[in-house]
This record gives sequence, structure tokens and C-alpha cells, in this order.
Amino acid sequence: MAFQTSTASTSSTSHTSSRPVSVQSPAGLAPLEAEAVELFVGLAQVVGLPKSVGQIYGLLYISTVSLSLDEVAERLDISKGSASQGLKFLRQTGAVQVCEENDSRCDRYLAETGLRALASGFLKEQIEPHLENGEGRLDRLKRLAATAPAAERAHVLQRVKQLENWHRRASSLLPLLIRFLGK
Amino acid sequence: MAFQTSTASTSSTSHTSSRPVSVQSPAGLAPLEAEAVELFVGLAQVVGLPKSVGQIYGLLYISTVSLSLDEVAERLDISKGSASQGLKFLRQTGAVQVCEENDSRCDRYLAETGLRALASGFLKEQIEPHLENGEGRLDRLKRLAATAPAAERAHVLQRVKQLENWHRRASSLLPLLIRFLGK
DNA sequence: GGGATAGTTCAATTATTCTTGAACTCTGGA
DNA sequence: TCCAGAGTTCAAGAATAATTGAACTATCCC
Repeated sequence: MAFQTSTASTSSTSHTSSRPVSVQSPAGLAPLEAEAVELFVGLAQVVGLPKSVGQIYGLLYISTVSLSLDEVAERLDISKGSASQGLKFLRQTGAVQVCEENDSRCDRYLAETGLRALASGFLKEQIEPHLENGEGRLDRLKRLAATAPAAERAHVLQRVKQLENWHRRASSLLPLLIRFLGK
Repeated sequence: MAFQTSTASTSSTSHTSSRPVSVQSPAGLAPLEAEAVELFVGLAQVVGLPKSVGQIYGLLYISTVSLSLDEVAERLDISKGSASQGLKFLRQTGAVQVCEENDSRCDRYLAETGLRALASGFLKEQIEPHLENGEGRLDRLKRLAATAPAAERAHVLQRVKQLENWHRRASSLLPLLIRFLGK
């Protein structure tokens, strides 16, 4: 639950040297950024996502400007590998976007901040697949239930029916949820 | 994602010997039970609960009769420790109940099968705490945002306001969800 | 009390998941 | 063509979480 202890970065070109606390660009997070990152790390854990994903999204969420992969990795003090994977995931779920109007050669990222987009991306990627494969499971269960010893059959079939009911409700809940969160 | 590979139990008193496949009482799961257990193991993973919790609930869910801690542990081939912890959790969230009308000395368990009870127990235990401590986080963030460099202040305050909005919505969603799933 | 059964706890082990970093691909100059 | 920067991949290592099993407490019955 802690959050990465901030061992300050190693190599930083030291011109002008004096930097009070709240920096605006290079490696190391300003307190505000650190707090935002921490908040999203917590959120990530709740929904079962790796910490690095929460860190990355948190940083982009609070950032005033778009950031490149390298900047993200450096500021959060995580490897390029993690940053790459995290950003890939966030792109896939629609939680970040590659910034258009780009001067530099590399991609720059911006957080998508619409709750609807975030939630629906997450639900589609993380929940829907499970609901779908649940269907197969239920079918198998139903078939097995039909062959159960007579004494138990009624009970067991009732349970399977209840599961199917749950499944139906969960399926219908998804779009409702998205609507509730939408705009 | 697999589910415990079923290494059949070691010591079983072998009278009458011939047992085709679908047994009705002692250690080892009947195919129907195994399928139910597997289904709930999957569900457990989705919501971030340990596999053993899914196994235990799955077994109790499909079971026609109440089961004791020892029976649960033996049939699932898990340790008493796991069974104890898993059952404790399930009791706390209201997903299983200690069976009244009890002949034997030990406690016997029955699955609670009302979707509303299950969902609200889960949400209360697993989600609500995070929402509450989120409040503290938001406050801290707000305070930091107020001290941000002027150039960023407006942007940052806007983001914080958005987060507060999300938080409000999530809070109001919880009771709605429970209502939707209820009865 | 003494012995047996039921259940809990928790340190050590085991399993799972995340992160790293080096090797790799791709692309755009020079 | 060759180089340099941007980004990806994935095996190995580190970090986390779950499970075991043995020691313990509590209770019931003789």
C-alpha cells in the first residue's frame, strides 16, 4: 500500500542548482504530482491493475502538458519497459491518447479524462470477456446438472437457473453502468 | 487461471472399492461440483479474491447439504488454515452462514445465495473503505493544488474538481447498484 | 482433570504477478 | 549505408500475495 519511496534520481545536469521543492519539469515529482500519482495507484489496486499503470495515469492526469514515454519513465523512476507496457494498456483501454499536433519525433501522451470513456474502456476490456466466457461455463454446468443423481437434481437445477439469472443481470448492468457514468 | 489439478486424496478407507465417477460424499469432487467450484474461482479472480475463497463458496453454493470446515478442507484438498480463513471472510461479508438446527458439535456452513446480500456484503467490505479514505486523499490534493504555481493552478484545480465529482458519483452509485441487484 | 474434537493464528514456504534491463525492431535523417 | 533515437519484447529477478502446517486456544464429554 505504500507507494514507491522517492530515491531521487542519479544523473541530473546541475545548472542553476537551487531548486526549492516544487519543480516544473525534470525528474522527480512535485508534491502535488506525487499526491495525484498516489491517489491513482490506490485506485489501480482497487480495480486490480498494476501499480505502474496507476502511476502513469496519475501523472498524465495531473500534468498540464503532454509527456513522452521517456519523460514518464524518468519522472516516475520506472523502467522504459514498464512505461511502455503501461502506456500500451492505457492506450488500449482508451485512458490515454497520443497527442496530435506534435513537434518532436516521439509520441506524446495525454490523459483521457472523461469518466464515461474511462469506465467503458475498463469494463469492455476487463469485465466483458469474463461475462462471455461465463456463458460457456454455465452451459457446461447445466449439462452436468441434468445428469446429477435424482435426489439432488432439483436443487442443483435451481442453482444453475439462479446463476443464469445472475449472469443475465450482470450483462444488463454493464450498459446501465456506462450510461450512469456517462457525461 | 487453471484451478487446482486434482491429485486424488491419499488415505481413503476402501470398502466396497468400485466407485464409477460421480461420488456423493467423501473427499474428491464430483464433476458437477468441480465445475461449480471452477466457475466461482473464476469469479473470485475477477473481483480480486483469493482462489480458495472462490473454491469454498462454489462448493457450498452447489452443495445440497451444509458442510463443516473439515469437510470443506478435505473435499477441496486445501489446508484447514485456508478453509478457516476463507470461511471467516465469507462469514464477514455475509456470503455464507452458520447453519442453525445443528446436530453435530461443529459448525456447519450454508451458502447465502441472495445476489443482493452477496453484492452488498462485498461492496461494503471491499469498496466502501476505499471510497472513504479517498476523501482524505482528495482533501490533501486540494490543499496542494491551491499552492501550485500560478501558470498551472487553474488547470490543476479543474482536475481536482473533476475528481471530487467522480467521487461523488461513485458514492451515489453504490446504493443504486445494491438496489439494482436486490431481490 | 484428561483426552478428544473444533477452530484459529501466524511464521515459513510456495505461487503468482510485476518490474527490470538488455536485446531487438523500426524509422528518419545525414 | 550507417547511426541515433523511440519504442517493444521477454526472460530473469524482485516484490506481493496466498497457502500450508504446526502450535495454540477453547470447549465438550467422560
